[in-house]
Amino acid sequence: MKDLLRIGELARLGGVSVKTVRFYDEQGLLRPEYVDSQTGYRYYTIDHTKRLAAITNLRAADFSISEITKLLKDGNIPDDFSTAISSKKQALIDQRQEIEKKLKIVEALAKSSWTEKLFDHSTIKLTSLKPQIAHTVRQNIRHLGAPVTQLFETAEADVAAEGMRANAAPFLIYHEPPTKRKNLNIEICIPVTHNAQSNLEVRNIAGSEVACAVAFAGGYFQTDALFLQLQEWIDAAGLQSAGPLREVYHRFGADQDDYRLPPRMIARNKHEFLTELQIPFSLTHNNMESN
Amino acid sequence: MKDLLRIGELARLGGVSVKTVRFYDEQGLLRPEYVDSQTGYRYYTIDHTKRLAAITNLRAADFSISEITKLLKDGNIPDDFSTAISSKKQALIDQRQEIEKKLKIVEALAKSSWTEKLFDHSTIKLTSLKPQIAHTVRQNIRHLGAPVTQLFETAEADVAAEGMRANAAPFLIYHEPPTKRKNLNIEICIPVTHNAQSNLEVRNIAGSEVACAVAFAGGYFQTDALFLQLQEWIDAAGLQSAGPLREVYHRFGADQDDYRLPPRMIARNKHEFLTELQIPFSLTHNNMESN
DNA sequence: TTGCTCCTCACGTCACGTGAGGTGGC
DNA sequence: TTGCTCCTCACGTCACGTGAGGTGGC
Repeated sequence: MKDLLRIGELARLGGVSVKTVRFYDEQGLLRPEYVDSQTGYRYYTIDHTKRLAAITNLRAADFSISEITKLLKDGNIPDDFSTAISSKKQALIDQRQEIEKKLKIVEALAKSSWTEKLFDHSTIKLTSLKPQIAHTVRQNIRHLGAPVTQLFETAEADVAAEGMRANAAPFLIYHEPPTKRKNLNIEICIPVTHNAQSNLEVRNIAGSEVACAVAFAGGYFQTDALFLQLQEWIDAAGLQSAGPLREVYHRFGADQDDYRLPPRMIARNKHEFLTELQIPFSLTHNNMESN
Repeated sequence: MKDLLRIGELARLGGVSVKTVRFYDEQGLLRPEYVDSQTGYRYYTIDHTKRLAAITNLRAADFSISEITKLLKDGNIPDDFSTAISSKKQALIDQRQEIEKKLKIVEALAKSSWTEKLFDHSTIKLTSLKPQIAHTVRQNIRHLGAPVTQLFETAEADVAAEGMRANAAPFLIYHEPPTKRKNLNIEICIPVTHNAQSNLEVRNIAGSEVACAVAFAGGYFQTDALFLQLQEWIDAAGLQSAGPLREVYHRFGADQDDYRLPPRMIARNKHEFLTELQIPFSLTHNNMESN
């Protein structure tokens, strides 16, 4: 006696919907034993429940349909199964990390006394910075102003000479709190495109999460107060600041045309300056995570 | 002097792509200050960076476009903002829970000595059971077999009389390990549709994660060995069993026609029996999670 | 003038769910 | 015969990314 199951019975045994079983057929993952050419009805054997279970197990472990198709192709365990498993595990750990990042941000948003800064007419922005390559010069300077300008002038000229200017804003890293204003250790950074041939001194700047004071217009006299506010906000939001402060110059006074800067970076006067402040923060905090 | 930004500049300042800014325009979230009717070029003010920052902050906290549209509608903080925040936080915690479930399953799959059971011709299936309502009768019985059949007969008849039979397989809960086979405390369960009017004794059976031995055909003499294997697998996979074993009767011998069972549940002989074994397991284990 | 920016379609993503409209099977 | 099951389209999901093919701006 042949004991074939109809699609609804198979679906019920497998704990999935009929639509899902049809979809797996369409994808070639789970072909019926027999299809009635008159009615189009799909018929399955009881052994199909095992194949379906293999599929749902892999789906429950977050494998995609195309991954499962590859894994189940020749009916036995492929050599790279354990590779697939461990990279899937890593992908899930990464996803969890992403969610924990979002949770941190939700919690930061929840601090209602600061909500308007993040939300209403937001002046504070949380974002992830990608790692980038930059030509940097680190130095002790007596005070802000002219010495910084001087360093940038030289550095821009050097980068321009090599034709390596990346299409991104230059910035300044304060390796000591800028509120000191005197005897500072700073690093000026000009993003560059990668070029192995060049002798220009270049370093990798790691990516990170940062809290930013969104670009403000006008002179630099405002930065101290803004940095303080930003730091205050970070503390109140329950985040841990991690790493030196940065000042990003989206639009600034450039003295010479031959830096070949894109025009949008060039301010003709102080009122056109456009500056952003950033403080890196970390997502890992007090409680340890395993794995 | 009007200082309008083009879309690319705004995008760069906001740390998003040009496509994203266009998308937010299309969604009505971030309308340009001015659109050139000749060229279609969008122009923005610097203040648009703040609105954009508000949007990216909310996106970073996993709010959807439509949620953000509502939250930002009237330009100030809506009353239900903190409600929105806390339900979003809960949603993220739930998502994390889902991912941790998947991680557990990946780790179970990784136990290669057992892989073929989950994967190759899978006889073991991991799945989530939804909570359900069932008419149940719990009793001490001397031994399996006739007393169980008797209880089911009565219960099926009672459920049929009330017209409450749900379209799902009946099952047996072993409140003690079935391997004892004598003096057992069991509960028979007939899934029912909800009906507040009826006097039929009914209870909620909580949902849970279960490991299943996929439906096997034939007599019940096989169950002991299968339960042992399943339990052994659960241990090897590093899962914690949690809760009493279950035996689900997808197809079984029903003596009377007036139970009004769907025909697919009825076996005409022992070889048509179709039975599934389930052991609940828990996802929370040794290491504690905060929140 | 060249190259960069900007424009508007149109389509793809992922694993199904949700109908619509119709037929088969007991 | 009724009601349940099954069938095949066709479309929606979510927040964009990826071209194609063409034009504007310095």
